[in-house]
Amino acid sequence: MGMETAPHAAPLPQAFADGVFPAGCPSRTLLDHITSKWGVLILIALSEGDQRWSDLRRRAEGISEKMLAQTLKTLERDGLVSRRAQPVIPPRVDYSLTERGYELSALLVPLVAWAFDNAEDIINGVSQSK
Amino acid sequence: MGMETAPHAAPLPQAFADGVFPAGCPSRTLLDHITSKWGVLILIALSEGDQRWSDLRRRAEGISEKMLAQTLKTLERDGLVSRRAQPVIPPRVDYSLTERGYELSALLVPLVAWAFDNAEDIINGVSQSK
DNA sequence: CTGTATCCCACAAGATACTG
DNA sequence: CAGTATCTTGTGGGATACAG
Repeated sequence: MGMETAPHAAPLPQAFADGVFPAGCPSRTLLDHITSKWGVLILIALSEGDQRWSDLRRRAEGISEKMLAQTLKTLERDGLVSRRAQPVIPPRVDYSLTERGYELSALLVPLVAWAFDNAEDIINGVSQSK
Repeated sequence: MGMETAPHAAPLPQAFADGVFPAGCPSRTLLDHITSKWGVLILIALSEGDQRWSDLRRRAEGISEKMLAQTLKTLERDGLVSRRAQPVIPPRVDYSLTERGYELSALLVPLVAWAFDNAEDIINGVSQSK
């Protein structure tokens, strides 16, 4: 009684049982970091293996140095990305996913793949399926 | 030879084979819509079944009317959400996911669940695993 | 109840220059 | 190569008022 739930898959945490996503919930913050303009792209890029700063710059086409630095720092603080600097000249810094970051990327990759598969169709309006 | 790939799962579309995410790629736009501040929350809320405007307002705690309208319109234009207005007074409007939107939500739900499970730990810094 | 229409602004994001 | 430091700007997003 009460809510009739759709015949749907995918269980959400019990915390959302009432269907409300609380404003102050920490997951909002984390989600915002991940889904920031460049967050997803960086995480996905790193899911293919360690990358240097310049690699990431090239792969996330259009990102500015400032945003790359900022995004990496946020993801590092969140324990999703780890940074390994080698004290050589010229400097060499490698970024990689942490355990947690890798776990996350496994969820992100299908999403990006789906977006890619559907994007042209949707954005360029080939055939809006109902 | 060339790239050594990590022993990782998750295949990305061949279009990304060179590892570059092109600036003008339509998937960027779609991804931006989905991962907009309120996009994910609305899609997730709708994954549990049809919702009225006022339901969505309540569930996505903190959303303004402007942003609710804007988010819904974008998602509708992208063919992810459909709107059904009943010509009664007072007005009654139900929103639901399209096929495509439901497909997407199936990928989003695990992500949000993961974020919820890890958020407190990460954001409130209980134990940053390396 | 379900929205529009305005006004406003903080802040995400870009551009450019510079450094160890 | 791998970043910082500044300055600037566009726009995502909020508040409020009003309308069908």
